[in-house]
Amino acid sequence: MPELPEVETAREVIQRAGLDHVIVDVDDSDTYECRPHKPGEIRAALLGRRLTAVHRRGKSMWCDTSGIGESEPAGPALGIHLGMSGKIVITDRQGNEIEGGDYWERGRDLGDHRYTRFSLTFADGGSLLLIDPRRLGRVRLDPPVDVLGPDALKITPRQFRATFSKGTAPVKARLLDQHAIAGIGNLLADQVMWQAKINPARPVGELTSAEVSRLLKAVKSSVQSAVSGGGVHVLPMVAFRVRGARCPRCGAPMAHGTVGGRTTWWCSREQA
DNA sequence: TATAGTGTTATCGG
DNA sequence: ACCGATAACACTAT
Repeated sequence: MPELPEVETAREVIQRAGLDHVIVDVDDSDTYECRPHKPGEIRAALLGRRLTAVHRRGKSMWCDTSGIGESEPAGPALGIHLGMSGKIVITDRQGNEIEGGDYWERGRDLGDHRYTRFSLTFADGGSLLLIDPRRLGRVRLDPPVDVLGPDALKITPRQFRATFSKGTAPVKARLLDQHAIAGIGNLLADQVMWQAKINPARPVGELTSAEVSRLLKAVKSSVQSAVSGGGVHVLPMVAFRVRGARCPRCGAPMAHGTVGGRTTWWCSREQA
């Protein structure tokens, strides 16, 4: 389920198969997924336009849209957030998946479109679907992207240091704060802190300079490897978030509890 | 049947 | 005003 790497995969799906088709229908009738818009608002704004580019910052995506005719002004951006369970699927005119599919469902639910909460239909008969069982995803026009912190893949050492140099929040809470750094979710956060050997509950203001450096290095390498691998499930720590697990580095028992409001696993020895 | 959950945000208290 | 903790959101899986 979506953290930055999965969202990047979804972005690539749209980039490969969702751009440049004229939009001939929009189903925006799901009032939860399309909040704060009323049914029909997004539809009216997009009919006759094309998606021309797709961007991502952290876990948020947005598509630029074309004018309706030649030399008409561009339309609003279409923002998409996958929430906890969303995925993007592109189908052909027969409704068969040509992009998306099981890219993080690992073989399950392929072709199961029961939970489609938003869709675009293109002039060629194909469609873009947002499938989201839990309905915590969001689709909206001109989403406020500026409130997000720097993308985790692009954050500079200077920006990172500023974010992790002061405050009393647990390191984990700060890693999850999308205003501070965008894209890290619960699993990536645990992986990052395990790799950097830092206790998740440490107040950020108490981190040494060396620890902040290790943290930054761990963020970059974890996020990059998860993006390359196609999702957070390729991260080593994910497999050790189970009762009775032992640290794959030192063999000590993995501890778990709640930090920053989320279930957290850490090595009882190296991250004491 | 009860509970946890890979995300975000409004609200409350210090 | 800032900072951090918590509940709520809607639904599925275990």
